[in-house]
Amino acid sequence: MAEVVDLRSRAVLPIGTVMTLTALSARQIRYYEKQGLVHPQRTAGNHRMYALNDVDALIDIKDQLASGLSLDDIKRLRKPRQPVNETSDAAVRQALRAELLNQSRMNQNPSGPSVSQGFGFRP
Amino acid sequence: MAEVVDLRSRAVLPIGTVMTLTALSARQIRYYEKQGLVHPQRTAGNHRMYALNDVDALIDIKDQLASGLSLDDIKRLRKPRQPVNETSDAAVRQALRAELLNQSRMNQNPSGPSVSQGFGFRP
DNA sequence: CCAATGATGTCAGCTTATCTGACATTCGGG
DNA sequence: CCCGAATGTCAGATAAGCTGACATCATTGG
Repeated sequence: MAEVVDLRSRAVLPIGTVMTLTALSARQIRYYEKQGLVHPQRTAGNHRMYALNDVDALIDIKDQLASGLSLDDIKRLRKPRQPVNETSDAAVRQALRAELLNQSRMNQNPSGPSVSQGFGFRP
Repeated sequence: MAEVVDLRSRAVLPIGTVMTLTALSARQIRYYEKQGLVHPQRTAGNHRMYALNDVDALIDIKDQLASGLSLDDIKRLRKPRQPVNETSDAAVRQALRAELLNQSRMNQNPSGPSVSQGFGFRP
């Protein structure tokens, strides 16, 4: 009984909800959008509306940022145009750097698992 | 990996979204709430926030209303305190009436299947 | 038949949520 | 030291939501 539209891809969440679900600020969410990392729909009144998939994507972005990657890095990882081209060495170094950083500074990262399976977390 | 809180029961949807998801008016949704049939949470700013479970409940209510039941009938069906007590005959007549009505006037009911399935897992 | 009731529409006045754009801040690396 | 990336914050404007009241329209019990 497949639904007409899968709920996971249906834009039903306002930015306020996404803020609490991702623990990101509205500023951050909008900024990531400007960087082309998420593409929320808009209501007739121009308000952003997100799907669960967007929430997952944002959580991934957050994790990747926390692991030391830059938004540009993440952008590239999202679009595997070609596996990696000329400037690969730079990218590799980036990744390595991220790896190292991730190891050494396992800082405060209360961001739970992806919302996908069961949405939230929170006692 | 059960989540602390299942997405299905997490209040993340504003009433506008619920309106489109259920094809009910805000007036109807709020009225059903006043009748004790749904219990949305509230934001700090007093805005209602619904969970997917609420959406399903509302769709059920809509179907039952369309089948001829009254909100009071639906209320009783929700709380099977005791199967049926003193005033059962009245309830029975209600049910019968609903049955008949349901048969005769299979009117317009474009409400798709429950939204339930399709939100919480990935294809 | 008629008044009472249930379900819904609609409007007004108000508060909250979100939007955009601009300026400020912080921090790491060349 | 300066620059750019990422984020905070504030102001002014619009959309979205809230409550309460009055209107409408069937149904139904008397």
